[in-house]
Amino acid sequence: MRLYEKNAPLCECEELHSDIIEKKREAMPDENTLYDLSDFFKILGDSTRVSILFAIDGEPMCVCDIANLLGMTKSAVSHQLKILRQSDLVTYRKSGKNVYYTLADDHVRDIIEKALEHIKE
Amino acid sequence: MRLYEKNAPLCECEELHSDIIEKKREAMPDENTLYDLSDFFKILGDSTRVSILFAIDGEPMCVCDIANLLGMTKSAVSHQLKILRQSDLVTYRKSGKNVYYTLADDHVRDIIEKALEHIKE
DNA sequence: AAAACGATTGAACAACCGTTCAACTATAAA
DNA sequence: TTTATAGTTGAACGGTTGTTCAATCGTTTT
Repeated sequence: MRLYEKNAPLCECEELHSDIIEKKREAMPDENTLYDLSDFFKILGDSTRVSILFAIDGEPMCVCDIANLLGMTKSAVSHQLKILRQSDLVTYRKSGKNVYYTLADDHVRDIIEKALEHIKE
Repeated sequence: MRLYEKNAPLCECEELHSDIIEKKREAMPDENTLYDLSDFFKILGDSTRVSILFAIDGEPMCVCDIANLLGMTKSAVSHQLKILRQSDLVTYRKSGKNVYYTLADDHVRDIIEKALEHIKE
């Protein structure tokens, strides 16, 4: 998808506010930034993944325990953990046959906290 | 989907850490909260919608100008604006044939700002 | 070495979602 | 009132995505 390009095909409107559009265009973030941003939110836009993040906050949990806590199969949980791993939102530590996951850093917790405040209004 | 229910079907694992699971279960947020939270992030999990939010930040913009700025059709923009309206993330004001949209409040801006910090690492 | 178990993976299927297209509404101009 | 323009809407299409299922990997235990 092309985002706010200067030579993008114009819509058929006639009364355009070109000055405003130009001002806005300069204020817009880099195109890749917008993709990174929405990709990040996309990760959090799934109740299973958000649940996992809450579950492994603080004390680490192994895949099996997460699956039990959430009432899901290990496979489904593992698939989501892979996505969270690839986004660097979680870290893991192997211990025998188990793999223990926990939050990668506090940034995510902060963002979720802010979003929770927004929701409760 | 059933989320972390007490009598949810267990996975086939044998060595369960029941005490940890119970402790975690009590710390988990309400099930509806998790859905609201992921639904909120789902809204932000689309580059078009995030772009629109950046565009209408500060000075309001009409649908046609947004469409031109983003290089999209009015229809596509309007569809996304409807979703943003339904989520109370934007407000609008009619003026003649135009409809001017802007951010509903500063909460969203804060959350996006925090997410931007997280990404730039 | 073989069996058992926790975890991962890939394919497949269904459900979801964003854009397009065409039709429609509403406001303004002629 | 007729015409033009900004915006909205519903259906449809194609792409994406989450779960299931079966197979596999890695570690531990016997």
